[in-house]
Amino acid sequence: MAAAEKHDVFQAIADPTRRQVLRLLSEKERPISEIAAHFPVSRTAIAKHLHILSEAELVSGRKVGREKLYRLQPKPLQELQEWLSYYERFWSNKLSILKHIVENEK
Amino acid sequence: MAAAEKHDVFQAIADPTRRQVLRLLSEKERPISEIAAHFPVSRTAIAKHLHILSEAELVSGRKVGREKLYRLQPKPLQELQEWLSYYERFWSNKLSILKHIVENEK
DNA sequence: TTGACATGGAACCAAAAGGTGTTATTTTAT
DNA sequence: ATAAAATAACACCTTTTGGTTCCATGTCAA
Repeated sequence: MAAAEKHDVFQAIADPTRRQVLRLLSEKERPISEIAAHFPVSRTAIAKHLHILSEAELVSGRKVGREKLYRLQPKPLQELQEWLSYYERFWSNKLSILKHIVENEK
Repeated sequence: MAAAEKHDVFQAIADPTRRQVLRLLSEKERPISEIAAHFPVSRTAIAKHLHILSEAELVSGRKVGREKLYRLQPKPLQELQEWLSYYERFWSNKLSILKHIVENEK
């Protein structure tokens, strides 16, 4: 699995399991086993997903005793929002949609 | 390459080349060769990217003569925005951030 | 009608993704 | 001191990704 280059936010959220992991961590900090219990796959598989999320800096983990508690780190999602904001003009405002059509047809 | 299941928006935007293709198409309709000219990869590679974007319904193509013109189809990006809107509470409002911290610590 | 242009599609390839199971390592509780 | 719990770290496997090259098909223009 270990990627040559670090994963970014776009890659991190591409996988449905990882999106669900983010949801779980948005509620509260959780250890890896507790997360894995929500999925039909092995704990090892979830550990790898957490590693990818961690590379994208979407989660951080702190060790407490023998557990490692993972926590959501939402900042990188703002990058996604910025990327998306460019495209908002295509639906958020009827006038800008019309403008775009006129641009294309001329 | 043809995937077993259709690609969704999240997978479609995971690749930087595909994101750049979307940008190009956001300016105007373009034929495949014109798109490919912007990238260091082959036209065939771009054709595959367009196929994936097409599965995610982020682009549509219409044939005009011997050309096929691709156009941005922004609707699926709204699904992404909805997904993202859930996480906005983690940064958009200082009060809700504090609330979240308090929730976690109690 | 015969090239030249534009796209489509098959066959192939290396590497990455996503998964498994097994074996350490660390830490807590008895 | 030792067993159980939680996680880390391998080694391995299969499918998907992202790319290539080569060949086929359709279309326009001379």
